[in-house]
Amino acid sequence: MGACKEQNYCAYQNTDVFTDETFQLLKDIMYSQKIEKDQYLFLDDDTANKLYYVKHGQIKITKMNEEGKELVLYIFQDGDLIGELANSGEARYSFSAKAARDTEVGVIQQKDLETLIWQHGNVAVEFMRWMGIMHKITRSKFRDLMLYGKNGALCSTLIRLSNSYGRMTADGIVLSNKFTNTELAELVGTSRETVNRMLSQLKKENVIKTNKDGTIVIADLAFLKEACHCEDCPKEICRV
Amino acid sequence: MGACKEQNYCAYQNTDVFTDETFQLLKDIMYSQKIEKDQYLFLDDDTANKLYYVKHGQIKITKMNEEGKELVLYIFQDGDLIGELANSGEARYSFSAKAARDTEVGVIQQKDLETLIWQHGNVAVEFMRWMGIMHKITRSKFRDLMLYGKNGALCSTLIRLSNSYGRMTADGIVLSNKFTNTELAELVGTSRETVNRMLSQLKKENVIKTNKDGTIVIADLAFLKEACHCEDCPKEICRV
DNA sequence: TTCTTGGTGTGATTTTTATCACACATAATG
DNA sequence: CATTATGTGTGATAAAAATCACACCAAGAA
Repeated sequence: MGACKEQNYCAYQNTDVFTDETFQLLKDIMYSQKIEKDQYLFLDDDTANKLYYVKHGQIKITKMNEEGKELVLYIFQDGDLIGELANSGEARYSFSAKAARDTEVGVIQQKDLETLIWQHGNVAVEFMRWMGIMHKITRSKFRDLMLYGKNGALCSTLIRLSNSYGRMTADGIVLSNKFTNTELAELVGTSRETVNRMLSQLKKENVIKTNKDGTIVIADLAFLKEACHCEDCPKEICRV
Repeated sequence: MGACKEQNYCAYQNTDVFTDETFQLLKDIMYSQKIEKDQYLFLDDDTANKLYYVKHGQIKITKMNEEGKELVLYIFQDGDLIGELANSGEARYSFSAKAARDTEVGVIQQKDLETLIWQHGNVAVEFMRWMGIMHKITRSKFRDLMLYGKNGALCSTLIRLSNSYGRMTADGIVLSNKFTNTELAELVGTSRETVNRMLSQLKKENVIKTNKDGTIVIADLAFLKEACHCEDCPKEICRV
């Protein structure tokens, strides 16, 4: 796993923790499922007895509040594994998973995985690593979104996006994916207008710019890091 | 483990996921360490190669921001296990752990635990359960602190405190522990004054009251649940 | 082409939250 | 006892963020 570990700005897959052997075992027990853009892979409160491996596409893990606002907790993409090792037979998802574009996933039954874990000690250990990383991602976002206001939250989100979608160019780091202000707002936990105003300000200060096609270019990463008091977490943690 | 699972308002210990056999194995590899109130068990950025079992006392996991404000992520107490299964040899803590009162912990060396995990398949599985629960706690707090403003954040924190410290009485749920407004503010991610004003309001609406000794009594749990759109998570998750 | 849709950019206003300032408790200490 | 701490309660004000309103733009559909 991990074809491009040495390269700058190459998105980490959270399955990079698995050895090729383990990953092959996982592949053997997964079956394929296609899911169209804007469809839900699972819903908040559904029975949680599967894990999903994203073959290609994009899945957003979201929490809807009562007023209809969405908070996007993670964006998973090619090579990522989604789900939890449920603590008992009757676990439920506490979030929803929505395809942000046409996606193909490999479905892994909880039970099949459990068998694998019992049979292969190293699979268990690798899964513990994976779980540890996923938890670190959550905690680091928690910190970023709570500690330095909405501006710090936006700046940290831009840094995370640069790790997940960035490509180094002469201009700076180009985010290969387009994000609307609304989408950014859902990642940051703020309103569309606030994101727009903060982005305008960042443009004015030459921290970022936008290409004609609407993609964002980060010209001054250091400024963003300063704004959220970045702790330079490894890229497997600092992601959306 | 889990002497009082059926009882109302009896704090869950996060080690309740372990079987007695596993727990005995853990006890066999831990050694004791005493730590005085206000001392740190570990600091942000220290090498993370140990886990800690709280024998008795109280440990707060905190994140300090640059302006000196503290965010309290968890409060661990008797029977709780603290730490992470590090993903490699060179992990570091991303938070600090401070004794909120005189505390005795059992120290578990990462390496000893790893040996245990390799030798006993069920230890691995139980640790995965434990990790899963810890992650769920983090995610549910994330939701609570982000989604319904500072008032929702305070109300959810009061509910969590009721699960961790509550005792049922005729008056309502008494929190057996005293918390200053500042301590609550650190749990909620707001200022001392804002907590004070929100608590005053809740008192006026007869949702809570305070005893002479300063402890809080929750008279109207339903009101608090409404304020944060509580999803009635199990008590092992809904804790501070 | 025109119309619709989804997105951007920005003023004006309101609401929420933080900050400052200080009076007043109460407990701990010499 | 007086004297420090530490904590509470609240007004006044400032700052941050959300909300409302609307002009404008670009892409795609009719």
